[in-house]
Amino acid sequence: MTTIKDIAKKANVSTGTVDRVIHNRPGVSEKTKAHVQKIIKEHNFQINTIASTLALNKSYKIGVLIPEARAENEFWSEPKKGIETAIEEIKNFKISATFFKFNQFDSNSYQDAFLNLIKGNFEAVLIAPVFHKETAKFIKQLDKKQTPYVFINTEIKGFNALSFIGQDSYKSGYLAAKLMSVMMTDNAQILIPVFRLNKGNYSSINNRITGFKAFFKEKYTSVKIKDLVIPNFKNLEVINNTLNEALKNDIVDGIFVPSSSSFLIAECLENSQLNHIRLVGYDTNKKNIEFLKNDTIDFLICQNPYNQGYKGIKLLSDYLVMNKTPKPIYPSPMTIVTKENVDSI
Amino acid sequence: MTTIKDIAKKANVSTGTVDRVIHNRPGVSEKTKAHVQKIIKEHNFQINTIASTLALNKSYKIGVLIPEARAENEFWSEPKKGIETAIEEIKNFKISATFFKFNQFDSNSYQDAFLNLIKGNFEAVLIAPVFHKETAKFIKQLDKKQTPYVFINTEIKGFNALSFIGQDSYKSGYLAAKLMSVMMTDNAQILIPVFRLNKGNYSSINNRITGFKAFFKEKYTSVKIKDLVIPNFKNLEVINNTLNEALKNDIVDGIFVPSSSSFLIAECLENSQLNHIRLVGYDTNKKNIEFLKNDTIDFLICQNPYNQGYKGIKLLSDYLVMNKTPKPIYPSPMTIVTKENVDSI
DNA sequence: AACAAGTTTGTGAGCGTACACGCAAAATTG
DNA sequence: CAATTTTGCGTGTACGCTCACAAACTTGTT
Repeated sequence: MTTIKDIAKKANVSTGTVDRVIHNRPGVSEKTKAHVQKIIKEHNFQINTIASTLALNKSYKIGVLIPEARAENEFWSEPKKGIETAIEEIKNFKISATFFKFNQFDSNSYQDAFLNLIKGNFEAVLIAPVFHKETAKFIKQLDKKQTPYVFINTEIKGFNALSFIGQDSYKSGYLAAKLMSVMMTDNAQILIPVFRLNKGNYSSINNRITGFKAFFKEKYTSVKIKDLVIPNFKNLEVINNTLNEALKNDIVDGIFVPSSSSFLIAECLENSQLNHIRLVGYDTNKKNIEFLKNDTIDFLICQNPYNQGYKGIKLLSDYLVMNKTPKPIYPSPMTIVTKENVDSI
Repeated sequence: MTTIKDIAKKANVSTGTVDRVIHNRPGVSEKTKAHVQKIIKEHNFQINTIASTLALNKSYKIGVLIPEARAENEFWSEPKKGIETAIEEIKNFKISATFFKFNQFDSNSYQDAFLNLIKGNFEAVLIAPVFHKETAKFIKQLDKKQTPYVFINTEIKGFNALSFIGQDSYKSGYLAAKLMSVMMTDNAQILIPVFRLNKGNYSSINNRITGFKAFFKEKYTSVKIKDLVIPNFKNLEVINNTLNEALKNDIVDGIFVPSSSSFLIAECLENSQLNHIRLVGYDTNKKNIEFLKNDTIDFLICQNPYNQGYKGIKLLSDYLVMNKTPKPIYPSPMTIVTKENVDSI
């Protein structure tokens, strides 16, 4: 292995000078700089990150702003696990993470958490920007401090994020439609129940619906798709009544749930013994998997949330430690989950 | 951060003694050993891998035995890429890989490559044990040398492999059947063409078929499944004729190709304008993707070969550098691939 | 020519760990 | 009880890189 010492000897300079050249530090004449650079190239020298981190003796603190995982929706426990695994892997580089949690249905708690995050003065930041407007409001302060930030899960545009890691919601809706289509026959009827969620999630759920409808408009015009607004998603009875009312009027062959709450619909279908209705939804939370396994849900599309967290941290660590600039977008795979492969995902 | 020095001070011993205790080296009295261990635990001290690797100044050579990627079947280029990425990530730990390639249809080339691998005297080895018998013949020499080895892709049992990384072929066949089933109606006819491959691959292909048939036997007994042996898979005309002959006699609704060569069948279907026949196959090679995108192939099951290579190397590096013993099995996800999600996989 | 000021280059300690070496104290031997 | 061996432990250097500081060399000015 070529070391700085070797390069110094070949170039007839000291290791200090080589170090200055490598890191583009001032105080080197153009002449020797060029000379050293030439020799570095000739020997294909690359710095030993191990020795470098040891010598630097620096520590990096990463701030993480993601929703808290709730009992009824464990989605956000997955990114958290991914983040923790990544941190565990790189803790030798003196990288640590501090979590700032918020309620994903309450924009105020998002703002509070964001402010605390900013106060923390982190070297880098990982954000699930669930709320668009509120993000716009505070993100400037990170820009000002030149703090690099990465977005996961929710894609919002027009910011200086280092990277976005997540799915294209439109495409994932389109995929959901494909899966639904293989189970449908001509003139089938499909229902899309939408819970009244807050605006934050609205955009990606909307995109999924748009993608879903686009597929059928392109390929199977005989299939009819109806929307169904469910006023309250906390109360199973309300869901049950609203759904049954809708199912009374029409013969429904398939239901597409554009959120991670398909288990709520599944439960209603089971109660009304309507399990023959095909069900496609999102995310592999515990309850969804339960209904997937007993054949009430047919397909789930998984966003690989664990990996979003893991990758986000790895990306930032590479950026901080190795100075590697990441790609602007890392699309999360749209993983199709069925009863038969759920255990291997 | 707690360092060896800190521990030494707290324990009133020298860093050398702490080092001896940490690594279980001899020359420490039971009394001081216990004392130091207690303090290590109290402070939750963990060794700094960065500093350790630097001080050790050791280099590790990993031997890799995988099939060469051919133009008509790029499957094995994926694990190779994964391996190369992993090596790139950990090269600072002075870990390097040497490839030994063989023709996956020629057991002699496997044996030659294996012998060269053994000669290489590697610190660890990654193997795609395509040929069972031949593996049994040579693996003992690795056992004798205490060289740790990891298997990827092909699961063969009864060896001392550190880990296996790959799919459960039976389950993946079962999954394929599920996907086929959603596209079938009662009394459908399904064909399973089998190319005359060498014995090495035979076992996993066989398991896929068994899994496939098991699903229908359990769930849809009205569906008929027929096998079709195709004598030569190098000659498209032979395939065409054999297939057309079979399709003449029966009305076939679906074809399950239990190997990565579904593109061959797809091409025949296209030529005979039989694209309405549903097609489920394996692996996302270039040609398969082509036919997936033009709707001739409906579903592919992907083994995530890239990840198998990547994970295999990471595992061995963790084992060598950090002394972490991996799990015996890492099941590769059975990824369902359609036209709509292939670009995000 | 002498000196100040600025520019360029070299030196050496330190990051945390590994391990060879050496020395003292304890244990064994005759 | 002295001579010898064994055991237990401390010291110092090395790994490759960073950075503060010191040293050497330029340049410009009087």
